[in-house]
Amino acid sequence: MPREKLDTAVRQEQFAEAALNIVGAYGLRGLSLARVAHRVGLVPSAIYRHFSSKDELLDAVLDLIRGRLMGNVTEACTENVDALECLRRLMMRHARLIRENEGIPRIVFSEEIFVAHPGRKAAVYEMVKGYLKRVGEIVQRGQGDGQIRPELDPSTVSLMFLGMIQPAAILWRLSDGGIDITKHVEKAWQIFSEAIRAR
Amino acid sequence: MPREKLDTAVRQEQFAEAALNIVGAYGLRGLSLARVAHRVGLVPSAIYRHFSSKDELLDAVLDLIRGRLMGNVTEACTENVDALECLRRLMMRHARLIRENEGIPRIVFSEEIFVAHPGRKAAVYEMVKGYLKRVGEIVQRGQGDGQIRPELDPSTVSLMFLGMIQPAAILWRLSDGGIDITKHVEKAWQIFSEAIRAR
DNA sequence: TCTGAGTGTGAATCAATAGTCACTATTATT
DNA sequence: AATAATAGTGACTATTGATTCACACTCAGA
Repeated sequence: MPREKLDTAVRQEQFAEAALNIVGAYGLRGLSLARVAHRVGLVPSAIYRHFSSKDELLDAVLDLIRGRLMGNVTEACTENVDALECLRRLMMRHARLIRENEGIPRIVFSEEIFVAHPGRKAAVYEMVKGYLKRVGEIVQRGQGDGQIRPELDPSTVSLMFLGMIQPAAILWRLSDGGIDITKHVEKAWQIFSEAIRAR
Repeated sequence: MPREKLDTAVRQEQFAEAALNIVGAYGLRGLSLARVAHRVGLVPSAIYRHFSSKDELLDAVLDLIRGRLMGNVTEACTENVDALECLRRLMMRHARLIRENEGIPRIVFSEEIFVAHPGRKAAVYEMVKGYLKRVGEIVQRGQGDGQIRPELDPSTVSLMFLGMIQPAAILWRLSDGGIDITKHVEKAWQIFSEAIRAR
């Protein structure tokens, strides 16, 4: 028989994962501890054995998101490929990540979770800045290689990089999967990569 | 002395406007009828004289948003300017609109309001599609004039147009106004307009 | 096998909030 | 001024959801 009592570390991850999925399915409004607990197969009060409050659970969800975002950057850039190819891979990974975890953009963009929580707002800001910084570094590498136009501001380019994916993701969710996010992103990549490629 | 009792039409607009501002300040989570009523200077139950439910109030907020988005397109394209200039103006107006109404992106993106509300989700989808369609028409006009590269898909271009503004707006809100959204948008415009301009 | 720390439960509490209703106040019309 | 229609009020209800707590169970180590 499977263990019925699990370690705090395991439970914390289960709860955080469940919470992220619930936000994806029902929005932050629908994120009740009862639902989270139920999805894990436990009772609401059990959550308090592993988190001291709902806020702490939310912090764990943010950690989960941060890990996945940053993991994507690392994975996209292995197998020493050139900077543009690296950006293209990251774009595809990013699109897939938010396709499979609708909760991520909802949490990062909705801001519900930081009103009256300046610390957490700063944490999310740092997370996004950190991601953009990594993208900017790839751009700089491309500029050093002479592959990307050197006169472009890396931070502008990295924000535009996100802009290639984000509106498509929103439209995709609004349309209940009716539009093809991958197709859009590939077409946008044509225009974007041509715009930043050194000539 | 000012009138103390106002017509339903006036109150409906006041409540919708108040709701939009509250969402901007406190998020959808913080949108309680008590707060809305208080901001208008009335008592919560007074809202039910003008709306039959909170849902109906939300619909009014969506109408407000739709009107402002579409109004921007119209205003940006008066004084018969060429297509690219028209897009640039719209971009600046759009950036200003969401700078001054943080509630707009929060409502359109958060999706809290449509879970279990397929009708409203469809309405928001139509609204966004309608906006993108207008942008796409400007692009087509530019292609007809030979000002914009004819081989580009207008719908891809219009989504990328939104992508120029949206991530910047998010970062701006996350940073509490710490980054200069106008400056970013202008730099992005350099790259974007050059990428779509016919050569 | 015994035991204690850690994990899960269910009932109860407390606060926030949407919505109802009977009543009051204001305004437009006559 | 009288009246009817409409707008506003305050007390109340019902629900939902976070959090607490006393109790019960499980498992690893002695």
